Amino acid sequence: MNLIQDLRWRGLVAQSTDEKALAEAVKKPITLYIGFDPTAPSLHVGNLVVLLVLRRFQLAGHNPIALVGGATGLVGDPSGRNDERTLNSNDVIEGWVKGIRIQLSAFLDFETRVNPALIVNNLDWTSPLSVIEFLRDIGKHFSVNQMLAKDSVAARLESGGISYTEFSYQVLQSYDYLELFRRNSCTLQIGGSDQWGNIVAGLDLIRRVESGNAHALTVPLLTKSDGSKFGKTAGGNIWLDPTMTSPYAFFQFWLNSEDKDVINFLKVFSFKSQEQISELEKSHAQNPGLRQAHRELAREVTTLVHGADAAVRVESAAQALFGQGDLTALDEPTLASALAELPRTTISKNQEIPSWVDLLAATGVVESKSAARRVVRDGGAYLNNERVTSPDYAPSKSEFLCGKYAVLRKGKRDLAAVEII
RNA sequence: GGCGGGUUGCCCGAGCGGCCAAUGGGAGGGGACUGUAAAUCCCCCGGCUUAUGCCUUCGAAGGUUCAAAUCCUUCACCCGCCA
Repeated sequence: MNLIQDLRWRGLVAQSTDEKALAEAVKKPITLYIGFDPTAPSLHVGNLVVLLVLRRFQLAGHNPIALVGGATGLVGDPSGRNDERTLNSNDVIEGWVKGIRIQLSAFLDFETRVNPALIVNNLDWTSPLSVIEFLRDIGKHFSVNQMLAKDSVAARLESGGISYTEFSYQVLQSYDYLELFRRNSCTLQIGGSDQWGNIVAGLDLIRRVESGNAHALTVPLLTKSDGSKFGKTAGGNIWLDPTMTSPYAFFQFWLNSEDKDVINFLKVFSFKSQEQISELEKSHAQNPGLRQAHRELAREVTTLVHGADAAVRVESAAQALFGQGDLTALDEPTLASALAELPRTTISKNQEIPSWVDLLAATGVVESKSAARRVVRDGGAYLNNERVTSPDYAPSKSEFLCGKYAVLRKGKRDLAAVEII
């Protein structure tokens, strides 16, 4: 089975230019790229879909380039949005570029002799360009008629309108592709399916300027079985940055996948073989309650993103704290290391112990004390797995495990820790 | 530049002087049932030292009024048509 077939099996192919030609081309090592615009301080699980495709290509012997959009991020991609982006300052974008660069590098191999990965920033070739050069050398090859016809632009003309800035985005992205075609003989660009228009515009440019032939491949927008957006939860996005989404929360995110999604997620996010995945599918069908597939998924993705140590830590933390009615049975080291993974708050030894409501609010698990009170009133409040019923309830010192820890729980699975120091 | 329409809570969207912290839907939270799943049903959903209490919200700033999301003025932004 070749790479393209495997991608297809994993549901990772939305559109491509001439698939036969592409399948033929990837028989030999090619150079390909994917762009990531800095739209936030960190990448999120949505970006992971495409990023892992890049990794799959590298594992198959191809030369991957990850492009950070230091330039395009300043302009803003209209694709998939129905309103204009607010521009961020150069400093902010620059900071994001740095962070994202580091994140990207964790998924690629730079050491290998044969096909080392490359990270580039499109600001490097865009910023030296003068306006006149841009308009004459690049702009001349674009027809406004065609630009207007792109989905991303057409949709915006329908809804909120579009600025000249964002309208120009496709030209910049096309130029990136041309530049990488020239510099690195890059002949394949991959992106999310909303990137099709931008990528194809690049192919046109390459054909016009260099009479070159290159390929495009897009990956479907990942949705959950109910059609809702993947990767969004109550707390917002699931980020790869451990300070923005803790490894514990990250692991839980995958573990809590819906049954209907889990096999699909394994195909998209894991590097397990088809045989391994169909084994898991079988075991899941036999005993869904065991959630074998969920566990494997959570383990693998957490390991990939946060490392093996973190993955083991957060899984055993969950094991120690979950379900087990009796937390007092845990020994101190186990308890301490499990709690270390949770959102937490500390109180001082001499201080009077605040109420459950105040403690929970202090951990940041709820947005306000009112919200915490509501949880108590609705019966979703727990201290060390015992339900808290009074809104004014304040734990006593004797209730602290090992004399210093308390586990707060909101609802079924939202845990937080309190430590006396 | 002219004329017209718009800006409401996380999102969509009602309200058009008092009964408005503001209808409804979605998202979200809690409970029951379960498997840290889904579906279903019930409850909640601005904040505060929980209060027939106070505070802050309906683009921004002023004004009219006993009383304004609702009326007036100015400003900002968005949309449409015309130039």
